[in-house]
Amino acid sequence: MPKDRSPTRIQKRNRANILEAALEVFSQNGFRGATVDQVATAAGLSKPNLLYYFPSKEAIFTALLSELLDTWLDPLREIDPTGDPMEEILAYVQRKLQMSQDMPRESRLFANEIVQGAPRMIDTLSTDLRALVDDTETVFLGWMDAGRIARVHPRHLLFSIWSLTQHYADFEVQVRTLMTPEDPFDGAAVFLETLYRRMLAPQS
Amino acid sequence: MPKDRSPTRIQKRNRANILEAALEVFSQNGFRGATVDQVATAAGLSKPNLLYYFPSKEAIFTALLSELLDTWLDPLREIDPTGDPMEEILAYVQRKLQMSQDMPRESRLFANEIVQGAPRMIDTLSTDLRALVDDTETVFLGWMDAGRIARVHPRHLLFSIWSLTQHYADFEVQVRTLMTPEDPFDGAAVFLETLYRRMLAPQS
DNA sequence: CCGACATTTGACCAACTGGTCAAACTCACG
DNA sequence: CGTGAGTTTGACCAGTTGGTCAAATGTCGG
Repeated sequence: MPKDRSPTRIQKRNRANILEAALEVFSQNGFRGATVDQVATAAGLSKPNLLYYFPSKEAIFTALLSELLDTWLDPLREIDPTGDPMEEILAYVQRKLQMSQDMPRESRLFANEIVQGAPRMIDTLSTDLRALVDDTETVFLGWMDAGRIARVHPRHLLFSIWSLTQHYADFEVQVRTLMTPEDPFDGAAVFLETLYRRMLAPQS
Repeated sequence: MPKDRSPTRIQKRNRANILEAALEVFSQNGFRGATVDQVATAAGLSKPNLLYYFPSKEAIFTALLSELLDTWLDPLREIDPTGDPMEEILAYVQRKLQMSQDMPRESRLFANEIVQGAPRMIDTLSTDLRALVDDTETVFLGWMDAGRIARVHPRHLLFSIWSLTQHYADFEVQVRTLMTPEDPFDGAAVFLETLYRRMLAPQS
């Protein structure tokens, strides 16, 4: 394992290559389904060489998870409590959908982990994510109290956005199989905008 | 492997035990994450004994998948094209939600498989499921043409139902972590009814 | 209670996998 | 250049895993 001085040129390059390779391999096969050798090969390294940079398979995986989680939650943090409620939510939906399209591997990595009980994420979920969700709930409730969007259960609203947008990445094989030759993402953008406009339109 | 005469009492019992055990184990750990020994133990058998009933791990898994797929798609087949459109769709949503609550292992089994590219289901998806989805699309389009529900993309409508309902099973850990002490399924039933009522209400 | 067939098991194997280690090699820098 | 730290590798190991097999045991109709 490299000393923890300032990383050399080679260290930076290899660490980046490894994490990119790990994303590719882990998102396709899950943690147990992937082998260290696969990651090493995908990163252009030998197995012992890979293990010179990370002490274990587990370490690669957790490093990957924690590096990606921030990026993954960015769209949520971008919601502006002072903006127009409907437009803020619609914009959030589109950002999430765009992420599913551009970063399907990241989406599947998390999906894989959570479906299997999120053994390595449960702590983060119940602290950091929980706090972020609490904040968002407050914002949503404020908007509903002001009558600017319809009153629905704020957490289920948030879950519905995650569910609907990530579905197009996580279940891409199924979606594509059942939609060919049409492109799923084009229709999804329109569909989701309609859905949330109608559900959240202030009730007269 | 037992001869393919009519199965004996013991064969029936053991096959059933094995498939139940396989559902438990595979849905928790995925195909590669599960071991034959785990399945055998969960079924109350020794490993060689298990392999007397199924020729391989792969065979157990595919047997399980094909046995469950029918059950899994039953709620879709129950949609009555001659019924009231809004009520039919709402009832379908509630059936699917109920299945997520009662059969989360089945949901996760499929989720696991599809997230990883559905290598063992792609054929079924592109033939049987495709046909069923085509039929459903026709029914939805008929209802929309008659002006009885709002016009939206019928396939995305179907995907949205799958996505929203199965989310509560597949991502249960996350949902529960972020909702405790509230029970997710109670709120979900209300939320989803509201959502689809508003989205599908005929536009004046 | 016998014989044939069904079921179960312990011992075993080969392939795979995560990880180690000492030796070899490469690179930056004086 | 040369030297010491950083990097890479081949050989190796122990544990796990899917699967086999012959022998032992159980079951059931006659």
